[in-house]
Amino acid sequence: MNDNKNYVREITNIEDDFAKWYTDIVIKADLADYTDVKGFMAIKPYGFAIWENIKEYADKEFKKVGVKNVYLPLLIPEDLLNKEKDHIEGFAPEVAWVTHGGAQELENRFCIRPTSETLFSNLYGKWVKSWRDLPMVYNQWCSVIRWEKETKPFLRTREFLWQEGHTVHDNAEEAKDLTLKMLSIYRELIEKKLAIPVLQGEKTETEKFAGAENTYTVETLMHDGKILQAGTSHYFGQNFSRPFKIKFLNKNEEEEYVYQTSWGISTRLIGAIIMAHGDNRGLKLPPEIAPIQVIIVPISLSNEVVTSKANELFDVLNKSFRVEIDKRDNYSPGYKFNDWEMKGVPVRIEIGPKDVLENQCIIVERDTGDKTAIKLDDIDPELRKILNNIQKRMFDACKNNKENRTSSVNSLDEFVERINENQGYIKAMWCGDKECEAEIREKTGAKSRCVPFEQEKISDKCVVCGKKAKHLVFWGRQY
RNA sequence: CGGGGCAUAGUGAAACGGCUAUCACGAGUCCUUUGGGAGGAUUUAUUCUGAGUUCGAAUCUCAGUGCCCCGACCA
Repeated sequence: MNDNKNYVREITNIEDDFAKWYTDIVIKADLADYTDVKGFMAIKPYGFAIWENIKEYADKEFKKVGVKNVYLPLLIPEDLLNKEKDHIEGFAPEVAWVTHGGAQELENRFCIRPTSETLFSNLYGKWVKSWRDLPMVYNQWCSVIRWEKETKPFLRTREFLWQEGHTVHDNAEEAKDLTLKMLSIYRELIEKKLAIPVLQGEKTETEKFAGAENTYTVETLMHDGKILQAGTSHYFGQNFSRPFKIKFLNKNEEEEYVYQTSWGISTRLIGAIIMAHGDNRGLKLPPEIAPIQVIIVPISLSNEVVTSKANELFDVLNKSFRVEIDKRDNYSPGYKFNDWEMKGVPVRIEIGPKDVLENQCIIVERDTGDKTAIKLDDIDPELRKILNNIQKRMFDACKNNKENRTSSVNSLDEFVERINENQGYIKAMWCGDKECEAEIREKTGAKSRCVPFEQEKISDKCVVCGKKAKHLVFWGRQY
């Protein structure tokens, strides 16, 4: 698509300053706004509708595998938070505290949940008695607070919306299976709905969640070559059930500690959509998740034949698509075209006096800019086809980007060279040693993203120390 | 948490210690328009907060607060 460089741009050029481009999109596409409190953003209707679509899909998938929704309190007593040592060490620096009730200072302060492992564990300790009670597969949709220093809308805010699933099981096998099952639901959501290919694998010891036995992750590549963790799923073993004394009587009437998992996705996914798909025209939303899939722009609003035809078209499409009609009379069509492109609406339908005579409308696709005249009688099936194609093309474009920005290296020098070219994923062999991992981080600025499920052997030796390599690891600079 | 920078309308800027704080864009209202960013009329500010210096402060001083960039930490 042409860049139309002559127009006065309202958004920063994506190649000039990606960070600025990103915040421009958030504001100009009307997704969210800043508030008076640093790190706390107001999510506006258009942005929230994206979250609602994600939530609706995920919630349905969760329920298919037996997840039940609950709601737990916002506040966690300090002693509860302190029960699991690794966990508190991981979260302590970014916990917000409630210290007063009205004017009175509280004897025991409360933390505002940064995540609810401890609360769930405490309650599971009460609720679980026998093997007959298990498993308990609970989830809550809520917000959490982490007192971050650097913040950026959707990507890192001090309060964010998410879902956190917490489960208890009577055997390790079942818990491990569920951990991976949830990860695969995340993968399907991100690939099929958000149209972003993922890299899935296991986090290294250094990168795993505070208190977890295993942390699994789905990683996504952004337009600028940086990597964003899009979802995680943890297997806890008995790390929480021991300190929290979550015991049950098994079939042999012996006391046993439960096996636990937790897993989550957040409004960060909206940031992923923006940064994976967006371009110089603005946001680009995959049809499956777009709050508005089709925008109808009638040309010449004073023409009654046109407006009544446009209304008719709206009524037809409204039965099977998320569609809106732009009747603003204080903007020219050209302005509206740019406006809806910036908001990432996948398909625009133009209908004007000429089209009415031909019994047709013009369909414009956001990702390619292609314009096609479609007869009004064929509109429903044609539109369905076009939206499916856009969804597929957007996924393929990201997949190509991922493949082009993944490279294998056999030495640290090569690693540094590649990462400085703004490469996305770097594949390199690793011996499993923490020191080697730390050295890569220090020398390249890249962290291990994960040990991918699909292993391949590009060499026998660790890229740092040259000793026998244990795994192929994907590395990259992260958000 | 270290190092640096900035604070004037919704946004971006201008204004020597001195006249009614100026301009562009945006937004609101009204009229005329509408096939790739329309035109006219009109409206739109406790110059971040508090104190000080001065006949007089957006401008100088001090303190506070907020924001941005660079490192360390992080979903």
